[in-house]
Amino acid sequence: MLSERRLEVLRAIVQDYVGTEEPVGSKALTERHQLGVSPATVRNDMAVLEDEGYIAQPHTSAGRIPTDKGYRLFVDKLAGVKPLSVAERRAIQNFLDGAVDLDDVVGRTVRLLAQLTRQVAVVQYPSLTRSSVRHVELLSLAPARLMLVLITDTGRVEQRIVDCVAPVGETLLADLRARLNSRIVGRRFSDVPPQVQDLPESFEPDDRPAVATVLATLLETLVEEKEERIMLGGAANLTRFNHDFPMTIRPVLEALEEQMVLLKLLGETRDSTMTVRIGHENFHEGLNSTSVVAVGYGSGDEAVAKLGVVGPTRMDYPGTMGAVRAVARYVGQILAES
Amino acid sequence: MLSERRLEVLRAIVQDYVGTEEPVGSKALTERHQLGVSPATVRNDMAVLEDEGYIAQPHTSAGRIPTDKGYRLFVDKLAGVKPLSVAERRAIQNFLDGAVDLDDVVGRTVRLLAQLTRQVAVVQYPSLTRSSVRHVELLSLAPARLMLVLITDTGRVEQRIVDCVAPVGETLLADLRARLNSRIVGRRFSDVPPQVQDLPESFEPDDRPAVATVLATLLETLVEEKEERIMLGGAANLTRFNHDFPMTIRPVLEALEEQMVLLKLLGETRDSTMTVRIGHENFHEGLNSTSVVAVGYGSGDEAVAKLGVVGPTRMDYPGTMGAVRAVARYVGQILAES
DNA sequence: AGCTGGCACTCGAAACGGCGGAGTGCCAGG
DNA sequence: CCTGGCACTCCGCCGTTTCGAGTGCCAGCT
Repeated sequence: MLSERRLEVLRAIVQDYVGTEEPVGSKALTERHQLGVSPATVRNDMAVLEDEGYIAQPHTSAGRIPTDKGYRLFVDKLAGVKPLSVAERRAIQNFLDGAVDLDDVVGRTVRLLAQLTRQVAVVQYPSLTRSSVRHVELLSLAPARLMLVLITDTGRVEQRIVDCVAPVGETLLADLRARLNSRIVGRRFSDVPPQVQDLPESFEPDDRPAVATVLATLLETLVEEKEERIMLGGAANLTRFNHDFPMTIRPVLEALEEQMVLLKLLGETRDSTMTVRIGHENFHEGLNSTSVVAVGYGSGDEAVAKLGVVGPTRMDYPGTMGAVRAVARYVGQILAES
Repeated sequence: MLSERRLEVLRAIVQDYVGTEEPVGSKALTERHQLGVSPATVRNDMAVLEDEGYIAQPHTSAGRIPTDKGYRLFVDKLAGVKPLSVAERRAIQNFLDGAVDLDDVVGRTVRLLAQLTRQVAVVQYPSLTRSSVRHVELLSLAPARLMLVLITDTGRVEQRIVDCVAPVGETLLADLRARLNSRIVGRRFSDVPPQVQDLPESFEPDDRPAVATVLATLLETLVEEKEERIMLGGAANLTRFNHDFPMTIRPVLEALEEQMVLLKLLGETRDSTMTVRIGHENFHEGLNSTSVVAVGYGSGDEAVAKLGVVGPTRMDYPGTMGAVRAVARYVGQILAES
């Protein structure tokens, strides 16, 4: 176990390094923090911290920088979540309140997060699988071609073209629409399949193929995994880490363009607690010198999706965590209202 | 007027510079192209080209690089549009054919363009103002709260929440829905306002406020300019211009994040001819060393939106133009089918 | 007139080397 | 267990040198 002072030294190192972006030495530390001990003592502490793997030196006779393990300890034990100022909270609210639809909410959120944290923001659309059905609409485009529109309680709208083998009459259409809605409106997506399983049988034999086709498309839409959509913003912030990053920025940009990677980044956990993944804890090459702060958000208690930011491991964790958490809360509120 | 050979020299300079990304000198030119003259002659030609402003040297006693004016001449007079190979065309078709809805089409297009040109791709969603109405749907969410869903012939779906002062009955809702649709389905957006202007008057006085509210929201949705949505991809390609770009990449990324800038980038022209904007021809700081190749696309003869790529002025214009044009054609086809 | 070879000149890029200073590890003494 | 002192290391900075690609110009050739 590390002594109280050694922890204090680690905290000071992290703070200074985050601020200056330069390796921090023993002398500078004692000058900028009231540790109450001499540089020499700090040096000894540093040696211990280095042995334990919390800090490292880029090369002999340079200052120390925190390792991933060091940041981990800092986040877990040494730092809290820094609450936002009143002004910031107000700004968030103002900024989000003007949203007209779901796309707009997500778009504003992503810009907001990027500005607030000065990092790359990632916002996942409310997941279909955890939403429930608000309404299903069936439209006739052509005699044998329908459009299926699915509206979720989070305001998300999905549409699909349905091609039937035979023309579908208006009466059948209206009938199907009514019965579908009465069965599944308000249901969670996962509950829909059993509800509609026997639906074709309640129709005339002639109509059953069409009904079955529509149902198939509907179920397909519900489970479609690729529809875990994600919006991303603030990529320009990557360039703020100019001096050593130009090499690093490339793989990061590439990674961020892949939906799958982004989804993994936000985390598989279903709960809405905040997760911080630091450096190599992200199992993706090129993201090894970045950290991810993510949290779930939702209209109720439960998370319907996640949002977060991606930045260098050398980031202001308390501030970032505060911003991410605050934004998630407000977005949840907005969704609950609509 | 420049002699034939001088033009040939300019073409050679552009081609070499695009290939090597390094200033090209007289000796290298004669070695890599059969100009039939000696380096000394080429030097004289270069001096003339420089006087005329087509090329410049970064510093005394270095090779020459084309200026914006030089690229302009190259694009206008010296280079054609390079058609894609059969394999490439096939790849495009395969890639786009799997799209399930409009979002998917646009998403695939943007990835495709980025891969094909190895640059940043920009695709505008089919514009609302040039689309026509396929269907309008009205749903009741709460007694006095409706959802308005607007579906366009290009597959785009817009939804809005409508808050009425008084509850709206199911009968009224069905009535309004039917009358609305019968009046505006198939109409172009610009034709809608006159069609619905007198609609409230045909309802009972009690119902008119609700009808008016719905209409107001509808019209608002139609004209909403901000709804010129845009998707962007391939930002990682920016990093390919490493050696001198790290400073330049920042403002470009920033510019690309602003919808307004992107829209201007694609061009205000309403027609579907291809436009190439080179360097300073883009009136936006930070995009002064980038070029934009854009073209309209649409399901019919007329363009419903634009797409294009953004890259360094030093780009392979013939190849890029070929790719952009080909992709636009295929996207047009896909839209026409759905 | 137009092309060519020759030549002196320019100037950036890369290689070299010396210096300064921040930082370290270690040790002896409080 | 802390502290001041001390010798050592090594990165980063800076001035210098060298190297070579490229230029402009000129005199001569066709």
